[in-house]
Amino acid sequence: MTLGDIEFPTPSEDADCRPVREILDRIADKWSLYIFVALKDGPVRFNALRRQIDGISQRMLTITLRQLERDGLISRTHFPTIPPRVDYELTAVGRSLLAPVMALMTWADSNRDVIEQARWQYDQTR
Amino acid sequence: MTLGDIEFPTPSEDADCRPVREILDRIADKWSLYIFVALKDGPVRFNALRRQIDGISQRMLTITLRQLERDGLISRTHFPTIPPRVDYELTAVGRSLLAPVMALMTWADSNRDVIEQARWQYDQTR
DNA sequence: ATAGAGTAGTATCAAATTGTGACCAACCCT
DNA sequence: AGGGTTGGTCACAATTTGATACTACTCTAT
Repeated sequence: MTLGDIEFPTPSEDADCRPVREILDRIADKWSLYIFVALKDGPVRFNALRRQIDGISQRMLTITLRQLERDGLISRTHFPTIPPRVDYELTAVGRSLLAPVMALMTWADSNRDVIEQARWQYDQTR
Repeated sequence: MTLGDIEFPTPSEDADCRPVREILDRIADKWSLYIFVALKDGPVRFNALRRQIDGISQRMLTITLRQLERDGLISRTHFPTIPPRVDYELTAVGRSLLAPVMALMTWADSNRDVIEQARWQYDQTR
């Protein structure tokens, strides 16, 4: 068997790609993946997410959470206490996305040396 | 078994996350995933990619291809003919990333109705 | 009593990223 | 000779993201 023969699970061939694009553009943006991973073990509060996801601004965290909520991937629970408390949690649909997302994370983790070296080699030849 | 008990493949718990972030930020940008999918069946020429990936600009295609090449995920082959011909192709490492990427695509494809509906519902309540 | 920190945001403006259209050189076809 | 193809690059405009400050309220420490 050559590498070219490997079969991958594919979406139906002639599917209209636009809706898929709209979904992927949400998942594959700068922050969504990290929010996903941060929520994998259960509900997390807003500022806890902010501390956990290094480098995210309050603004982008709010915006990205709203979009994920709109897509039904996470749920937002507001407790009207003082100080306010807002929990974010993966929905059932969101959890079903966790498997492919974690597969991607795992790939990235186990291939970082290879990529690091490829970058170094590329930069040598300019 | 409750949903909370599902175990996902995880990168080593205390791994330094920065290199993983650098890799994911490349994969999870606006165009890389689509380039990946476009190359899944074999080498494709520059302008063929441009036609296949709807909405990408020549500039972003060039930039993204260079970055993927730097990471060793795709290879670039230049044929000095007239008119010039440049083939882009997944490397072995690139192909190993294809499985998780296609899993993501497949998820997006099979969940688009659910997400479409969630969006509609969210927009109703504003 | 008062200063400081924490809560979950919003508003405003600057900085970075991405898109747009023009341009290139070398050829082929009519 | 004019128009089309190839794979780019360049300058500039539009969009997206980031940084900083601000909100209103409470609890804790000085």
